[in-house]
Amino acid sequence: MSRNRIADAVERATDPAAAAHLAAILERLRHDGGRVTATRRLVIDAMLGSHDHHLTAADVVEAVRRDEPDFHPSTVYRTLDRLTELGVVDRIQIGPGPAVYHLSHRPHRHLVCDGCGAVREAPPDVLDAVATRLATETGFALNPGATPLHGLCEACTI
Amino acid sequence: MSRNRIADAVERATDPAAAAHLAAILERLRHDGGRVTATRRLVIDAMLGSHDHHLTAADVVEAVRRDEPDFHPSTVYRTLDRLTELGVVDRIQIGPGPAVYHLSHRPHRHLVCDGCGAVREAPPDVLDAVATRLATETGFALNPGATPLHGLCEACTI
DNA sequence: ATAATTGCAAAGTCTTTGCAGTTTG
DNA sequence: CAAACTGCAAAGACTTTGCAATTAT
Repeated sequence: MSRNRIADAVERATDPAAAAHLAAILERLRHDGGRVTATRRLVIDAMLGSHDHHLTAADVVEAVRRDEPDFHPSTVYRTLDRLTELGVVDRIQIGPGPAVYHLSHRPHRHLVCDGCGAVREAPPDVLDAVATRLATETGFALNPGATPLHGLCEACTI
Repeated sequence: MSRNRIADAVERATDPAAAAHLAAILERLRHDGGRVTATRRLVIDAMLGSHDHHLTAADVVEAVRRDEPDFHPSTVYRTLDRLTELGVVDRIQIGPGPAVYHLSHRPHRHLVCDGCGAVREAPPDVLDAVATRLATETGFALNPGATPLHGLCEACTI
């Protein structure tokens, strides 16, 4: 894998804020004994640069392959697992079919349209009252970030 | 498939309330142009009789095979799809791994423990306020029944 | 009779795993 | 250098599909 091509790719696709974020994630990874490889930079970069930040493993593979044609699905799963363990990526299962991954830096909830499959974001506090009620009434500790909200988006309701 | 053995099995496993419920489901199925087969009775009966009413397809296969050893996984998927279309069964994806199915007669919400995998029931109204807020603020029509709530049960929080 | 359902086998989708070679710290 | 990571191939888990034989209405 050519170093220059990777470096170029990361340069090209990364705006300043995202670059700072990428640096923070890599630091966390290194601190945990992980290695910072060109491939991992590309994976994180794909997630930082994606339009909606909610990508399937296949989406990531496709994005990374634009720069690194030999990039393999098994690597994406291993990398995303690692990043999920570190807490910098969240994995959610929005239904049958592939899981979606997103960076966890900006807290938000997920609205999943079961009509068209779209995933939108909701304010981070929508489930706060529910969490409180469940905790007191049933002892269940709700994890709002792991709870995608299912329903129909405005377009699919009509 | 022996008629007598099936009839016996249904008799044996079905209490009066469940029997009434089974009858209602079968009537709905017939009304929709479906056929009432011994196999389908056993599938519904397995769901009526299960301890927590939250079964994976494999659970149903296992239960039905006690009475009908030739029962096939493909049949369970086709049957559960049909019943889900009819609205008498709900399918929820609680994470990676198999979907769980349950009869939809008694409305309730699901608490999924991401620690031990247990699925508990919650009061049907826990998400009502969230639904109202999302509808007015974002136009998103929440479907509470399709929204399993993730977190940790009391035992796994300790 | 005829349309629906079933068993079976095969394939499809998504994900994980084992291993040998390569790269990072 | 040692430990971590990668590509690759193979397998694993869950679900769907095509088809000929059977069954319900």
